[in-house]
Amino acid sequence: MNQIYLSGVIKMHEDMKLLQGVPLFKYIKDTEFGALFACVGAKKECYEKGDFIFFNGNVTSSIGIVISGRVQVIKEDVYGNCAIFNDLGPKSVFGESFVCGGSFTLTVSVQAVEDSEVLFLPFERIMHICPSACGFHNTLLKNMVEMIARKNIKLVEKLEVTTKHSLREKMMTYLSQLAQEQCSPTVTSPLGRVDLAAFLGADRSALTRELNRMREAGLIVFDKNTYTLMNISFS
Amino acid sequence: MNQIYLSGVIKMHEDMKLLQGVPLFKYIKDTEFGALFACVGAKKECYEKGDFIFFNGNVTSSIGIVISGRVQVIKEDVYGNCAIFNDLGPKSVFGESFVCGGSFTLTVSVQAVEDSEVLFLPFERIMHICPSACGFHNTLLKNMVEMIARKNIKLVEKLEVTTKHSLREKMMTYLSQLAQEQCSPTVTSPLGRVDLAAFLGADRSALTRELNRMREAGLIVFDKNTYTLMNISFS
DNA sequence: TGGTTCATGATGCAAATGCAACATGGCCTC
DNA sequence: GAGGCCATGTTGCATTTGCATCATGAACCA
Repeated sequence: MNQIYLSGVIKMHEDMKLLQGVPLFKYIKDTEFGALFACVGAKKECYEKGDFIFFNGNVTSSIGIVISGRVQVIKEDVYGNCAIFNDLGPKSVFGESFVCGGSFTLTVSVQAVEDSEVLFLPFERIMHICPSACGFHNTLLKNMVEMIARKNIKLVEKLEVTTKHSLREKMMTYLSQLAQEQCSPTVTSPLGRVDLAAFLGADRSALTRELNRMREAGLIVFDKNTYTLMNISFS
Repeated sequence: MNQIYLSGVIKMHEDMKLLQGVPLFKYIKDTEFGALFACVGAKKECYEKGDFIFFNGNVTSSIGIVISGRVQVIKEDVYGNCAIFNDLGPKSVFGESFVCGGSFTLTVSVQAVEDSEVLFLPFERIMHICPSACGFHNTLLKNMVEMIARKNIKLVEKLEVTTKHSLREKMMTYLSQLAQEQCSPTVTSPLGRVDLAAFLGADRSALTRELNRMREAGLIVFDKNTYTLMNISFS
């Protein structure tokens, strides 16, 4: 079931509050939201768990904003192996690299891993058409720069994990990053074993095995998806 | 030896033509360059092969632009293993993710792999201080969005390589990407064996061994850093 | 010319890892 | 409650890979 935000007659209701928390809309005033959506238009769509929101090879000129649920940016290769590049919850934005980079053909897929609602914003119009006259135009651009830049740093962090030579190092690097983010040696990963393996670029059973070895070696303790690093201190 | 571009008295000489070819300065008119540099200031520095331009943990509010030479974005871990995240030639920009993302502390290092000249631009002033009044301000922002977005796509491409489960798949994915870029099944990598291994996140000797196996298997032929994919056709 | 440094290639070996197959247990539906 | 689906854990095995080591050859410098 789709819900169209008609130009000029924006119905955002409960979504409004959530959108205000999206970094992309920082400093955009309530009153400007109306003009914004009138300017570019927006469309909300619902997806069921497992649905593909974007598919590798698709063309898009809209960015997606997760309203509720959870989506993953993935890529399947010819052998059916699936790599997870990103795992996104509410208020996250996806697809912006392709729209803003001017290459509208997606090289990845985006899949709902829970029932999800997604708001689509034809951002191409902001990047390439909309006259700078709109008051919020410049603010949006600035926010977009900051957002993509942060995502960039995240991608480099992930690269740091996947370029490690051993599964143990990958896991330790991943956990260290989580520990820094969560400011605690005990961290909870949003990913289960299957997804974690796909995220690290490793075999699931090999991962389980290595986790046990790391526990035996006294490096970590863990239960389900909660891990505690034993070798670092937070003073 | 450093050369300062004094505000209002910009001496760009031969560098001017090169800067015009930098995507970040697309649509910036010759006449605006003067105002641009007066507005933010700029500094050129020279580095010798092996010098560190940025070091992991440094703080910077300037982006770097490679004028000549070649630099690499790397990260060394506690064991001395070095991962190469990016390999940049003239007209490339680096450090922009940290400056634009608002987290000025670098989590990577940047090293000159050849004698190099780098122009530093205090981009923070453009992002966070400079009033939008400057005519080129908005253009710069737009260009920056596009540039970071493209870099983002590149990073995801690299992730696609490093998340593969086997060295053979990594190499095939890497070569396929080069083939697409260069529109030819025969490609030349800018990286030698040592750097290629660091880029793929693998052991150098293991890489050489696997390359030989791939040749024996008829997947590729290669000589030095030029490789030909045997299984794809360009119609 | 001789010596040094460095990238590259080769190889033995132990350890890590992918892969396949099977068991278990939770959760959901009918 | 029965059955099915799916995430997770376990294990054996063959392969891959990292790592250490040595040899070779090119580039560079004294």
